[in-house]
Amino acid sequence: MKNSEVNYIAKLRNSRLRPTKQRIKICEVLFNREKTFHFSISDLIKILQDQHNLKISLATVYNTVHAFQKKGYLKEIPVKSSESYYDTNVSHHHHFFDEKDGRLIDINETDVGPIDIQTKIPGKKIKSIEVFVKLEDQ
Amino acid sequence: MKNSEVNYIAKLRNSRLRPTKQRIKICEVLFNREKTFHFSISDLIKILQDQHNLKISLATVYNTVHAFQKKGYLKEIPVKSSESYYDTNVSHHHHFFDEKDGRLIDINETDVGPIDIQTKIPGKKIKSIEVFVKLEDQ
DNA sequence: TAGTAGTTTAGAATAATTATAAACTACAGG
DNA sequence: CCTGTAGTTTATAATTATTCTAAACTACTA
Repeated sequence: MKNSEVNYIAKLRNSRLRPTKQRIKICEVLFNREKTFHFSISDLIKILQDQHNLKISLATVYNTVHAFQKKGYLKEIPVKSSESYYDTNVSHHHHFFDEKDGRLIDINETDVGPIDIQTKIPGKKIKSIEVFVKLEDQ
Repeated sequence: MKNSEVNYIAKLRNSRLRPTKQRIKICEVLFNREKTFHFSISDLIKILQDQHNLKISLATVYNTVHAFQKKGYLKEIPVKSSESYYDTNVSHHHHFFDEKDGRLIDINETDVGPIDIQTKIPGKKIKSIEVFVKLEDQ
């Protein structure tokens, strides 16, 4: 068993999912990467089917991605598009969004200065701050 | 003709829409307010039907809202929910999002300090920066 | 190794949004 | 003020993302 596979099984177990063939393949596609990966469910299914020759059902992919999201192994990105986008980079970070071609680019948290919010909402505190930067051609 | 109606007709004309009965009603619901208004298409249709006794089709509401959005009289908010949310406050501003009850609250631009983004993308410049602040109970 | 609890699957159900085409209407030009 | 036409409304169908379902299958505990 490859080292990476042990890691995938750990991720699955932590997410309360049994390591099945389909789920391990999903992990390979998502987590066996140098760079972070932005994807929609349909992107993921296409890769699984075309590049990995895996016959997999919609429900399996949705269930697995949602379990990873709940556990924090994937992050949902609030872009307004017809479908949801997810990011394998779950560190606290921000996004560029190039509206022209719908491309998403991560911005490291360290590349964004401190953000000062002066408005206060009674009984509530800030859980997280996300910056969403829209780009246009120079 | 009321003063406000003249204003609505101007908005409609600017959006390349003819001022029809249905569209003027939509304007009344959206723009005759003291405070800004966050809504989904289904919120809007419900108000038109229940509070204004207007029989109106889905397509008309979608078309009109999208034309206003394109022209900048409405702003789409990138929250991840099953449906799109729009804001009648089109000034550059930010949002609190209370995940517990799905409530959106505007943050004035003046209540957010300057934001420093150090990452550069070749050939692109920043079009806008939106800050999205998630809230939790204190 | 067998039982069971969790999983996969195809397909159906749901829900938001977009497309369609026929009936209707605002309005420019006479 | 008419009238023709280009734009609009409408009900309905189509599309698309997502969730649900229930039967067949499988990982894993004991």
